[in-house]
Amino acid sequence: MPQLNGGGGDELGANDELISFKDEGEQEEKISENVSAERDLDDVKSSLVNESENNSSSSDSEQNERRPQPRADLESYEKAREYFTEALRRQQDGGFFKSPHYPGYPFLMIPDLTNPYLSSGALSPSARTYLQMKWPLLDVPGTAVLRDSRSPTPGQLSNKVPVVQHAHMHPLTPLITYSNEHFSPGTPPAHLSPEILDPKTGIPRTPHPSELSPYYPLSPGAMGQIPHPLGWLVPQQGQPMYPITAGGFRHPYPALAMNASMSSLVSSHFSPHIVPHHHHHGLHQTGIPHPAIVSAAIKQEPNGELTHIKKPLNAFMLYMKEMRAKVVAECTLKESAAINQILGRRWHSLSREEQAKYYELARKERQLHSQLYPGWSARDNYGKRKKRKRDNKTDSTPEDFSARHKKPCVQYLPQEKMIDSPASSHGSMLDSPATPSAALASPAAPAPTHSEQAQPLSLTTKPDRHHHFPLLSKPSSSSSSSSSSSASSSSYQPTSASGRQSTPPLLSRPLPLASLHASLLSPPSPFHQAALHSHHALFQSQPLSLVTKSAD
DNA sequence: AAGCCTTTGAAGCGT
DNA sequence: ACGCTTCAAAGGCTT
Repeated sequence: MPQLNGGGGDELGANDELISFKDEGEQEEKISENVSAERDLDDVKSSLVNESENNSSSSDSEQNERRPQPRADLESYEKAREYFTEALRRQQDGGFFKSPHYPGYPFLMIPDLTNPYLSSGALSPSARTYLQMKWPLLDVPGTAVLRDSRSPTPGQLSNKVPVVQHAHMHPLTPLITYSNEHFSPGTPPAHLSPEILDPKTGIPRTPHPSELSPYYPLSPGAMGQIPHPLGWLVPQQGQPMYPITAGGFRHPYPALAMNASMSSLVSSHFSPHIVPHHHHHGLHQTGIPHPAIVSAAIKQEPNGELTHIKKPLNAFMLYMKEMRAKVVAECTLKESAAINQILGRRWHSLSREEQAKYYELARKERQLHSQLYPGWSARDNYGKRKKRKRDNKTDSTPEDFSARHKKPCVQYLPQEKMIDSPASSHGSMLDSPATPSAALASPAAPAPTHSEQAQPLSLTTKPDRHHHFPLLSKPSSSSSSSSSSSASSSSYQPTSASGRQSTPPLLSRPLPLASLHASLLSPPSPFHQAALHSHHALFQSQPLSLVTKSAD
C-alpha cells in the first residue's frame, strides 16, 4: 500500500496519469500507485524470484557482508543527506504525496556531520546500511533504533539485514529512518517523531496511523510542537548544513556552525534524543557532531581534499535508495543490477508528481551540497572511482550482458517493460542510454516544482523517457546534460500529461514549512511553474520512447 | 580484492 | 551547442 499512496492518495490521484514512461509499455504501472506499488512489488518479487532462479544463484546472499569496509563516516554523511532529502520530500510530499502534514523535517544533518557527501574511501557506506535500517526502524522501531544507536558501525550492521518494509510506507520514508540511525544511540529517532517515541524508553513505539503519518514518523502534531528542523534546513543560503570539509571547505562542521541556529532548532526538535551524545561516531557531546568525526573523515584523505566529497544524489538515486530496500525485501534477488533495473522501471512508472518530488529533493540536495561545498566540483571526483568501462554493452554482444544481469528484472515488470527481455519489447524501451532519459528531466531545466509533476519536462534533452522534470535550480545550464537524445526533444510526451492534469500543486499545499522551503526552493518554484507549463506541452507532444540500451 | 553490472540524472570536458 | 564520459548508490557476481 501505502507506500506511495500516502502520497498517492490524494494527490496521487492526480497522478492518474501515467507518466510518460508509460508509454513504454508499462501502462499499467502506475495505475494507482497505491495499488500498483504493491503490485509492483509483488510482481517484482515474483519476477525477481523467478529470475533469480534463473539467474542463478542469486539467492542467497551468502555473502551478505561483502563489503568490508567500514566507512562509518559516510553513514552519517549519507544520513544527513537523507535527512535533508527527506525534509525536502516532505515538503513536497505534502504536495504530492500526501503526507501532508509533516512539517517537520528532520533535517538533521546535524548529527551527522558526516555528510553524506563526504566519503572517503573508507567511509562510506552506509548507504546501504541506512537503508536497511530505515525500514526496519519503522517496523521495529525500538530495535532499530537501538541498533542504530549502538552505532552501527558499518561493520556491525549487517548490510543485509533483511528489511521488511511496510508496504505502506512511503518510499521516502526510508530516508527518514535512515536518519535515525544517525542519531545515535539511544536516541530516538528524531524524525520518528518524538511523539512516537516512548517517553520512557525513548524508543519509538509504533505509532498508530493516526498518530503519525504513515510514512513519516513525525507526525504533524508533533511537529507543531516542536520547532522545525527545517529551520536549519533552510539554509540560509549561506549556511551549509553539511559539514564542510575539504578542500574548499573550510570548516569541517560548517553545519554546526551554521547551525547554531539550526542546531537549536534541531536540538530542540529532536531533542535530547536526537542529539545524543554520541559517542560513537562523532557526535559531540553537545549533540553536535564532533569534529573528530569530521576530522576523521578528513583525515582519511590527507590530501588537500580531505575527504572525498560525493556527488549529490540525483532524483533517481534518491528514489533508489528509498525503494531499494523494499524491493530487496520483497524479492529474493539481491543483485543490485537487477534491483536497479526494477527500480528503473518503477521510476518510470511513477507519476510525475512522484517523480517531481524526487527531483525536487535532488535539487535541494544539490543546492545544499553546493552550499556546503562551494568549491566542490564533480570533476573532483573524477578518477576516484575505480574505473569503469564502458563499452560494454553496446558493441559487444549485448546478448551476453543482458542475459546475465538483466533478466531477473525483466519479468518483474511485466508490463512495464521488459527491459531485458528481449522479447518484450515495448518494454524494452526503457532504457537508458539510448534513451534520453536525460531529456526527461532535464534537470537542467528547471524544474517545476510542483508543477513538475505536471510536467516532465522533457525538454530538450532526452527524449525519451518520461521525463521528469527536474527541478533544477538552474534553469539555464542545464540542459545540456545528457541529452543525448535530444531528438525528441520535443517529442515526448508525458503520458500523463494529458492526464496529468493539471498539475498538482505542490506548492499549493500548505506546508508548514513552506516558508522555509520557500527559501530553499524559492528559486525553483516560480520557475517550476513556468516550466511546468512548458513542459507540459512538451510532454504531451512526446511520446516517450524508451529504448533500452543498446545492448538489449 | 577489485571491478563489473545496472539504473537515471547531473555535471564536466572536449569538439 | 552538442555529445561523450564519469560519478552518484548498491550488492551479487565475475575476474
